[in-house]
Amino acid sequence: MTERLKQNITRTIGREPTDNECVLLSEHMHLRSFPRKTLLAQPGEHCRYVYFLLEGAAYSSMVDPEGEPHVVQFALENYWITDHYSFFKGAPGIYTIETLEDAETLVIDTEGFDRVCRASHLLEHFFRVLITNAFVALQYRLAKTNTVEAAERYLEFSRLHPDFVQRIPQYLIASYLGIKPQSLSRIRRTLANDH
Amino acid sequence: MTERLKQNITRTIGREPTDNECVLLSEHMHLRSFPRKTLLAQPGEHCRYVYFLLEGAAYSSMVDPEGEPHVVQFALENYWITDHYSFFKGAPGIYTIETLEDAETLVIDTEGFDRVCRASHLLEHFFRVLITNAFVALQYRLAKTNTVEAAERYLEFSRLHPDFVQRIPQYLIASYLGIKPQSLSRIRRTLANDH
DNA sequence: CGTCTATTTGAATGTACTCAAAAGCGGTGG
DNA sequence: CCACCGCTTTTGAGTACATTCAAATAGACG
Repeated sequence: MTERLKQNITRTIGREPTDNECVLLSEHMHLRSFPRKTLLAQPGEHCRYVYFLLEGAAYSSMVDPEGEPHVVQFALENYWITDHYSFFKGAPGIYTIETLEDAETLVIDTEGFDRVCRASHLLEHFFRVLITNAFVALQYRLAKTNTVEAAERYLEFSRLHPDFVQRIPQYLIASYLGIKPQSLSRIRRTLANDH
Repeated sequence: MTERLKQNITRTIGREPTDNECVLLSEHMHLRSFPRKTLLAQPGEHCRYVYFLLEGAAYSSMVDPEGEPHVVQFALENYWITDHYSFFKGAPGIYTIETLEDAETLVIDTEGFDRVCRASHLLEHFFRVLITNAFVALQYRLAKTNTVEAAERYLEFSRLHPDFVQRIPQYLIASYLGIKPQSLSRIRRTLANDH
């Protein structure tokens, strides 16, 4: 198993996986590389995979009735990404996932995921903590969306995720923040003017 | 253990807990009743409990810098509610949780929760699925917040949660939808006029 | 170097907000 | 049983932030 993944587990649950668990995971996770701009999931299609990013960048988005995409999540190295709705409900996908850079990933499919969780209490625990952390962060993000203005949301975002700001195009960050690229451009201008 | 909770588990993971697991849970969950308008959690105070509602209603909210509360979650019968941030990170709370009606709950504290999860793989699985479902729903809600207008969000909300509309005051529903009570009132008026 | 995409800028518009106040509703006590 | 009080909902008028539409500029890629 890749060192990156092992570290991800250790950091998340504060405990190292045993050799047995590492073997179990490696048996169900497969190394896959994708070039830039590859679609990893599409609305309407059942998303059978969860991706762990070893290298590169990707994002998931939802397309609104007017055809406008809205960013749900960004993923860089050490991030997990999937269409959670489709993957966990077994329903047709509702999100698009696309690589932003050439990406190297570890992939696990539904069956593998279920088997791993059933076979290892520790790994099920890991995934519980992982999704709990994601839930907490998402709840916070939603609260902020409703509470503070776009300018402040952008400031907090760039404080929290300077790496995202470096590597992700502005119009996707705007979408993530729930505003239009024009608005983000204006916000950045006024922020720059005020130093 | 209460039948309600057992059913909640069975429905969530599609499998009945064994008698052992029921005993384990009952040993760590305690029946507690609260009158209407009781605070179950407060910002700044470590939230040590997760509440499972047997009867009654409650909601969690975040207070913004201007002192305005913003609803994070509603809970009726069979719902779980806590300050996830405080409970899982062990940090001071960021949300307020308040009962809206006299409530009967099953309560579990951090230590109990950790013990139950460590002792029973099935129950850890249950809580993983539970939080995963919550995550999926929250992601969907956030996507909608950024995609569709308030009127449509309200329509979808009342379609999805007619029971909420019945039992929860309008100004809290407005807050949940990310708008002001005045705005929701106007939205309802125009919706009523257009039948 | 040319094309395609992303970002910036301007002007007009709209959705939801603020401020303000009236009306409605529910509970309590005289 | 009614009057009063507090809280919720409704309504009105003016405002603000972000949007839309439109176009120019800048940047990236082949």
